[in-house]
Amino acid sequence: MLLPSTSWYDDAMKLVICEKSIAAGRIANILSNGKAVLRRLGKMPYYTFTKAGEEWVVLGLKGHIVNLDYPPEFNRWHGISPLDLIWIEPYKRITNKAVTDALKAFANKASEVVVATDFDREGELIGLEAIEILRKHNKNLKNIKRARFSALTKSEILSAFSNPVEIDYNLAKAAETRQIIDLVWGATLTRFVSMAAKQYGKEFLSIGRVQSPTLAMIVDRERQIKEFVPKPYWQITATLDRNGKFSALHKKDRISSEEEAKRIYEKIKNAREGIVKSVDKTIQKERPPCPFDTTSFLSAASSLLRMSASKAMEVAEELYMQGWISYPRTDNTVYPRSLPIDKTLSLLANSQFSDLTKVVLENRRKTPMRGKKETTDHPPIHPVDIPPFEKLTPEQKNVYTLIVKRFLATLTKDATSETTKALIEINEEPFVAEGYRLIEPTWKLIYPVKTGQKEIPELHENERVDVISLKLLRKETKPPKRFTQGALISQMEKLGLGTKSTRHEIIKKLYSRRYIIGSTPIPTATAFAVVDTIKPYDISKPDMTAQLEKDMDEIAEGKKNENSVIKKSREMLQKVLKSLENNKHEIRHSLRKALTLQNTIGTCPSCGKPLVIRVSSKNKKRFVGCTGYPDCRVTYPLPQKGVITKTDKKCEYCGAPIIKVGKREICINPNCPGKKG
DNA sequence: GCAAGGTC
Repeated sequence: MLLPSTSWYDDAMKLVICEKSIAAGRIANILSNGKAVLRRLGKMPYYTFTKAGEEWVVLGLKGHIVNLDYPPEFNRWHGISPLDLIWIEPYKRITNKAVTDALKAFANKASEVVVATDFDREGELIGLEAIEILRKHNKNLKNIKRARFSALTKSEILSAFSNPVEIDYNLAKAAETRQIIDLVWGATLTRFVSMAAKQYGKEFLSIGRVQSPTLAMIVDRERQIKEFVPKPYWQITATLDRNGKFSALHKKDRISSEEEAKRIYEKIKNAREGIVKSVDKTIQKERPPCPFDTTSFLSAASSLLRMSASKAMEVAEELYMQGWISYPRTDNTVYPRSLPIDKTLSLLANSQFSDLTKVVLENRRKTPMRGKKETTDHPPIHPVDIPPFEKLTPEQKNVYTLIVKRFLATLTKDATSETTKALIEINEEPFVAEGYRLIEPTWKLIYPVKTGQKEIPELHENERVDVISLKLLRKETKPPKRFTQGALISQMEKLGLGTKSTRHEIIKKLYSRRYIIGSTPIPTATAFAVVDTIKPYDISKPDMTAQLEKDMDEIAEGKKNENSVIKKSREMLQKVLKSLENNKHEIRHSLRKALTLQNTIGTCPSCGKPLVIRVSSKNKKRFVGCTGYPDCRVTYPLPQKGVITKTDKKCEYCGAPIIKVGKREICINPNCPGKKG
């Protein structure tokens, strides 16, 4: 391996291994008192400095270096029974060659290695992965230490490096156990359902410890919506006037009996005026939102920017890589003391956000808002620098602006508002008018919030009001709402499903399996069938993750042996799989039926049989074919990209079905007379 | 072509 022409590393040096480059930079800076120099070894950046006559190298990894996989001979899905696959031992495959090469290059120079990866299960394993690669290239490597810190602050880092500990093999084993169990369950059940449904290649179906309970949540909700029986209820509303129009609602609000509603309405319908019986005003403080952690950020991007979770995360990653926002993967909702809030505010004061920053400076709260979750590894997501706005994509602008607004809002005093509740009698029937007025908007001038409440005119007791109109309205109770992507991510967090770094990817995975469609995910027929298939088993429930967490903790504490945990898990899986195999025919039938339903996009204009989306076995391209094949040979080509959904519409020119590709509606017939001219 | 977890 070629190294720069300097000679500092010819002598023994200390090698520090970090989980990511941002940590490497910060640690190098702290250890060297700001004297560390950034260099490159091939593609890999690293930091170097001299301290007390010793040479140091601080290397940032890129997460895991190896991945668990089955040996290549087990990659064939056919011919290997999922039941046998359970007992095949996975092996570790190197997935990051650049990192491996860098470790190899430093292996022989290192007289001492300090593992300084994140202080958690995965971090311990990542550190061990690096050590195993170093050992492979330097058999004499003995001096290995672990610096354990829970925040990238000067005091934490310095104390961690002056009081190093041993690598916690149990903690790493816990992470490894999770990997094995996830792969063994995921791979075998994924292969089972895919083969049962005869869905191969790009079209495979999948099952996993996190994705399946998440999908089950979506399916359960959809079922509640479908099975929901709306109940009628009645409301009586009044439009009134007293120096301005306003509306009031009969105090009973939802009246379930039509008779009663009519009786009340009959009593008042000819009234010309009402009388104000009481006016109650309350002044309340409204707190600004808490600092952004990953979950609340994705939630806000979903509801305020209508952005998908994975898109929002992707954009945040870009902004972070450019140095404009802090690390976007965090569970922390409390700003650490060390955060230079004033400095950031003065940066923002000289930017296009000067007006908003002024609101903060004039209404600054004593201490910033803080959320319930406090961790010390990363701060909440906040702006760290001002980007050149003209160079940002519209999405980057929106996400950056959202993060700035949230940051500013968390530093601003509570807003003050007044709600008014007026009781008005119309022919002795009580009506309630509610009003809402912002007194001091403070952070509400900065951060976008939805408010449906209206102002009403000033009212006084015993005052008369004119009745403009009275209405008896028949309404119906509404089914529960679908999960938005933001709501889904929050719910996953609540149930302990996935992590801050993976939840958005799990949702993306459900889309690419065609389990869900639409920006607010709607489960497809296949999703229903797959969830029904696994419903009786633990893999469909969040409890499996909870149990796994418990086992991991016990392995980490040395109370449980990893091999016995894995063995037990495999035995459980074997029972599940045997039971599934026993029902294979029914499972195949229900999955095939669902897939056909899902793939049906209309009826054949030639023979009237259903037209379905198929994938060509020759070139793997998707097309529309008639289910009357081989008697009917009608086919249509399809665009190979974009989500296809059916519309139930027929082309007015040729009678072929109209489909939606993305958001565009087109007739599937390329020779349609409507397309000429 | 399988999972979920790190990070780019």
